[in-house]
Amino acid sequence: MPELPEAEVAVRQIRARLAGGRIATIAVGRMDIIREGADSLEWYSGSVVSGVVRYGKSVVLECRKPGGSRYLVAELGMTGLLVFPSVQIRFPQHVHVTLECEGATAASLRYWNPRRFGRLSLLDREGLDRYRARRFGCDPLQVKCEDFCELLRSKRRRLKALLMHQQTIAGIGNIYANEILFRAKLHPNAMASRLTDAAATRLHQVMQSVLEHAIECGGSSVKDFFAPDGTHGQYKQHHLVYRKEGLSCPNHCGSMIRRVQSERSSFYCGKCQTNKR
DNA sequence: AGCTCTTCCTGAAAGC
DNA sequence: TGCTTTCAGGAAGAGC
Repeated sequence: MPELPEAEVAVRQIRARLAGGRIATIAVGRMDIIREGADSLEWYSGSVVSGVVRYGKSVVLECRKPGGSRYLVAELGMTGLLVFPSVQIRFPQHVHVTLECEGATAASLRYWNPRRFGRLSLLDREGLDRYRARRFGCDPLQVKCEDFCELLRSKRRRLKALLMHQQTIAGIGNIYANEILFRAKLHPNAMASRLTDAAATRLHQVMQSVLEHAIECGGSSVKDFFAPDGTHGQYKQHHLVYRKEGLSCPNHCGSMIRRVQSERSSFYCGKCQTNKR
C-alpha cells in the first residue's frame, strides 16, 4: 500500500535521521527477504549512509565506504514499513531486517513486512542501474508535460492500468490512480492514446498536484501504514473516491461512486469521468 | 503490445 | 462463541 507519497515521506524522515550515520550492524531475520546480493550483506557493516532517495515506491539507502558505494533497495510491497526504534509495532515477529546505527539521530531502522510482498536488494552501482532500468519508468513528479503527453499517445492501454504500470510511470498505485483520474475527470478505462491534448495536459497537472498534496499531508494512512516516526498521514481525509463506493459523487452530479473489480478495484463516477476530454 | 490469470503471504473479515 | 474459509492486493511471470 505505500505508494509514491508514502515512500517519499519515509525517504525524507530517514534522510533527516540516518544520513551521515554509520551502520554498525545489519541483522537479517530471514534470508529469503533478500532478493539480490545476499552475499554482500557483511559489506554494509561499517559503511556510512551517504544518501537516501526514492525510486518509484522504493526507498534506496546509499552506503559508502572508502573503497566505494553500495545500495540497499527496500521495496515495501503492500504491507512493508520502515520504522524507527521509538515506534511500537504490532507484530514484531515480522521485523525482517534491522540496521543498527551510530552517529545518527535514530539508533536503528527496522524493515517490517508481514505479508512479505516486498523484498530487499543489496546492489552495487551497476546492479542498481540495471535494477532501475528494468523496473522503473519515469517519475511522475519529474516528468515534463510534453514527455508525459507523448507517453500517453504512444500507449494503447487503459489509463488506469498505464498509470499503475511501474515500468512506464513509477510510483502510482491503486489509491492515487483512482484519486487522480477522478479529479482529472477521466474514466479509468479510457484509452491513453486517444486522449485529447487538453485531457493529457490536465492529467499531468492533476497527477503532480495530487501527489504533492499527499506528500504535504504525510501520505495516506489506510490499513496499518505509518511513517518511520510513527505518524499517520492525513491525505486519507482528502480521498474522494477510493473506498467510497455507494456514496454520492463529491461533484454533486447526482450519481454515485461505483466500484468495479477487475484487476484492482476501480472507484469512479460514471457520470463525471469521461473517455476523452 | 497489452490483457488476464496465477503465485506469493498473512491478518482481517465474513461465513457457518 | 469459535473455528474455517475467503479475500485483499503490488509485482512478476506465463500464456494468449
